[in-house]
Amino acid sequence: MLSQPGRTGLASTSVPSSPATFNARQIARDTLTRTIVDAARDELAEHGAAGLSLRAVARRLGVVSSAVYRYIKSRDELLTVLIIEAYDAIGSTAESADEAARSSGSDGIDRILAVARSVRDWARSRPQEFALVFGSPVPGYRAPESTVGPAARVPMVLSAIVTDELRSGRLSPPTPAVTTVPLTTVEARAAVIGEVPGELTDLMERAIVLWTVLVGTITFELFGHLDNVVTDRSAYYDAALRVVAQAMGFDIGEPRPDA
Amino acid sequence: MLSQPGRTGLASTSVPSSPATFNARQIARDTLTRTIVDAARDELAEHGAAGLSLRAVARRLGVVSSAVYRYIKSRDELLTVLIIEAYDAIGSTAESADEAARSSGSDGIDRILAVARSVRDWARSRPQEFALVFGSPVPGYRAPESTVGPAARVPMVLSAIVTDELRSGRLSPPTPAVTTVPLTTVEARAAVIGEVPGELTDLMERAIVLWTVLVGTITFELFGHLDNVVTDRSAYYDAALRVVAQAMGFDIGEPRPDA
DNA sequence: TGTACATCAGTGAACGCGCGTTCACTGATGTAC
DNA sequence: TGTACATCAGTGAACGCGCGTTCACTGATGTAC
Repeated sequence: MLSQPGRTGLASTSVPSSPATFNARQIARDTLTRTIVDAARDELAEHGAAGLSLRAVARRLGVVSSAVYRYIKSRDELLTVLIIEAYDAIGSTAESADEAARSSGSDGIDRILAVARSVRDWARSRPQEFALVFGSPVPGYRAPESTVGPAARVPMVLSAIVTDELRSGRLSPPTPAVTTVPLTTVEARAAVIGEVPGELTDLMERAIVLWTVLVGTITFELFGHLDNVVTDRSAYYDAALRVVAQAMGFDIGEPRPDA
Repeated sequence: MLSQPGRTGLASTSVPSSPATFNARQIARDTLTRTIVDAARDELAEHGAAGLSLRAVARRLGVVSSAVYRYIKSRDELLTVLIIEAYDAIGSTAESADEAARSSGSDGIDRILAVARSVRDWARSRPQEFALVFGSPVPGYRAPESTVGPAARVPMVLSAIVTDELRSGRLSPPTPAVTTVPLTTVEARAAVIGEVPGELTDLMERAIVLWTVLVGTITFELFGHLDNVVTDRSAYYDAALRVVAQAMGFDIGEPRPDA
């Protein structure tokens, strides 16, 4: 169900003319397509998703506006590429953070905090890209199926952490349960633990709350909803995640005394 | 610090020419300003915040585009009015829901669910208005100070519920605490309980998580991030709020057996 | 009660700007012989 | 190794559209006498 991480499908746009031959024009094509997408990302960073225009991208590259149509079918296609690449960038950031945490012996709450902090850091360094995927949908744009896989990468990392904790018997949510019937799709539960989806009831819903708080808190911070309310955003972010982790049955330890 | 709920400041734009006299032109002005704002809200509902244009509003009213400038200084002013009115609409919905819940004898989790459901219902009926205030900031637009008060209305309702539970001694968050130092502004804490801000440490942070989950879950639902994941959105929404309420020390009771 | 006048709502044209997309073209460049 | 040709990258003009905002105007309407 979930597509592979990594490549964005950019290259697959072009038809390989003769597979074994090496092809200078094709290489130029691919390189320039990349250049255009990178320029578009810069435009996005400066003017936001709603203000992204093909003409501005062309201008930035010192090229006439119609020239970019050699490489990009339409504005919508460009948006799709940017969305997929943003999801993939967030996803691989989170995956690396978790790997680093695991290989330094962390588990449980420490893995969660490592992943969550890496996503927040990414979001703060690229707020418009974060807003592109988690903010208001771009009007008139409908995300295609191909965004589903990349969008699932961070949730999958969180799932893996939950699964590992479950397997080592360290996880049992507080009682009473918030739900006794599953409120999620069988596909979603299967993606977490294929064999025993029944066991996830209640914990699965709590895990989605974790994901919601991770994204929601970053969104609140970036969009100004914590202004005049929260002083130390890094410490608050950790605290917010601890609240939900605790509610999932994680041992959250004692809070750091300093921010 | 927080301004009064209610009036939006629309009328205050106009200078009362002679206070005691009644003034037909002024009445016409106010009425037509309202008509324009209402038409703008309809435009917003159809095309989203980024697509909101004064010319489209004028067209909708069958009037030449320059005519609306008699009533509205600029597109930004119109946006500000719409934002304030959206916050106020959400706020008064939540306040009414809480009043109704209280007067039917509810407390604790039932009040929280009543308020939260009312906000979700509002958001589902007016998704673009919800996105206007909780989605990506409109590019090039900076929200003025006057939005702060209306934006705080729902959080204030939630605060009141927390305060009431605290006063009756029913609330003590799980241990360990997620923070031992306050991560919020003194103003924010004072707005919740003026006299004993120290006592709020840990609970205050958990309360902001409640607000984040309330808004974040609605946002996820409206923006499509629950597609292919959550089946029963109403039941999941309740469950998500129960997770955080439980983490605040509320007695959440048993989950409803049916969705 | 009637009339003159000041106010001001709405018009229409314009300015200067931006957008996505198409299309016939020219000239460089890679490829096949 | 040299040349002819097909490919195709990038140009420039254009189409048709939309936007926010300004400004001189005209004619209706409320007000003051």
